[in-house]
Amino acid sequence: MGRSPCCEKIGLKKGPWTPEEDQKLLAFIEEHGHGSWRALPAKAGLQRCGKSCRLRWTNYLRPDIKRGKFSLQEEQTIIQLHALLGNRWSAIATHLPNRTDNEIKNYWNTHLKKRLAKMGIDPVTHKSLSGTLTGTTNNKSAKAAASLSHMAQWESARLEAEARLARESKIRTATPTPTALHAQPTNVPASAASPCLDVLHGWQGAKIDLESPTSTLTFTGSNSGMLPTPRTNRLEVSESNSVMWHQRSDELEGEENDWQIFSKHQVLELDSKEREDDFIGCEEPWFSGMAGVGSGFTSMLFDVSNEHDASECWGESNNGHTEHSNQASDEEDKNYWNGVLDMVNSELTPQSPPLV
DNA sequence: AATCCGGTCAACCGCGCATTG
DNA sequence: TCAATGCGCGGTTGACCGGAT
Repeated sequence: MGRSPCCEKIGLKKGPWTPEEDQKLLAFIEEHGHGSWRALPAKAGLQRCGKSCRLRWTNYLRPDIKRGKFSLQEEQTIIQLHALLGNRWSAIATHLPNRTDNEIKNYWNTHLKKRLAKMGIDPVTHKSLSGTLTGTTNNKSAKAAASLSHMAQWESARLEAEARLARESKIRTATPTPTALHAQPTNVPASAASPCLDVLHGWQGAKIDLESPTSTLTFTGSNSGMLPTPRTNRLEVSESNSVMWHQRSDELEGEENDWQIFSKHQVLELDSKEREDDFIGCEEPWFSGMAGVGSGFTSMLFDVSNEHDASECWGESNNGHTEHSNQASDEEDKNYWNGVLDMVNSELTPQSPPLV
């Protein structure tokens, strides 16, 4: 089936937007909302296709867009989330408030990717090209990697839930209900709010049965009906405000098949103050910038995967890649993430401005 | 001063998914 | 059930800019 063009291309303008066009688009959306993108250009008096209008709005004109240099914590978040999610820029963007997926993608391709490659880290796999950081011969590190893999699956499932909630919110927007208090209208970018918080609030009131092939989300609440039988891994949000990650024992060799129970506060990064305290004590400028680092899943990542204080790990001397690689292989409880961050840190000197 | 070259980023393109009729 | 439609995502392009030669 041939795909019909998104709009009649003949006579439509392409290329850079003029200030006049921007003004027209901005004025129209402010007054009417975007509604149907396809119909918008005609209504707004623009000789553009709807797709072009949508892109211009979401990537440039949207009032909540944060422009300018990426902060250190934003960079860290991008690196970590990219390692988990790959090139899922929109998913990554939900963890970086007011940044667009396009901006993040560009920044990754022009800055971070090259920087990681320069440091000897494969920007695709996020593993050291020499393999020393991955600790593949290190059982504990392998377990950490396995945990991360499962958490990535969880994140994928969560993103599916976000998408579903966003769709549901379209319906609920007309008749808001208490359980949809945090559902975002579709014309509000997901990045405009705290995504994890909103999503989990939404989850509390809605039974969501995700059909992820590897992970499922279930909700034990008054609204939950038939719960699916867990096939592999499972995340459960209970009425007692606990989030339980159920990991299959056969996928994590040697681990007990038990529930890892995180308080909802952990998951919702409401414990960020504690992390800030961890970093505030560090005098290294780079680390002080890490106060409050991470967002949403990234935050949980640190809480769960780090077996000791992250600042202790990151605050160690940085004398180059080799030493860090050796450290990573020598210390059993240093996981891959600390290794990556360590190496990033080693690229920085107190004299040089942090990154870029 | 002119040209070259690499970096940056806004914008486009094509595809996939969800929805609709 | 299936084709048509709309939207969003990720990859890519190309214009622009600043520094180097």
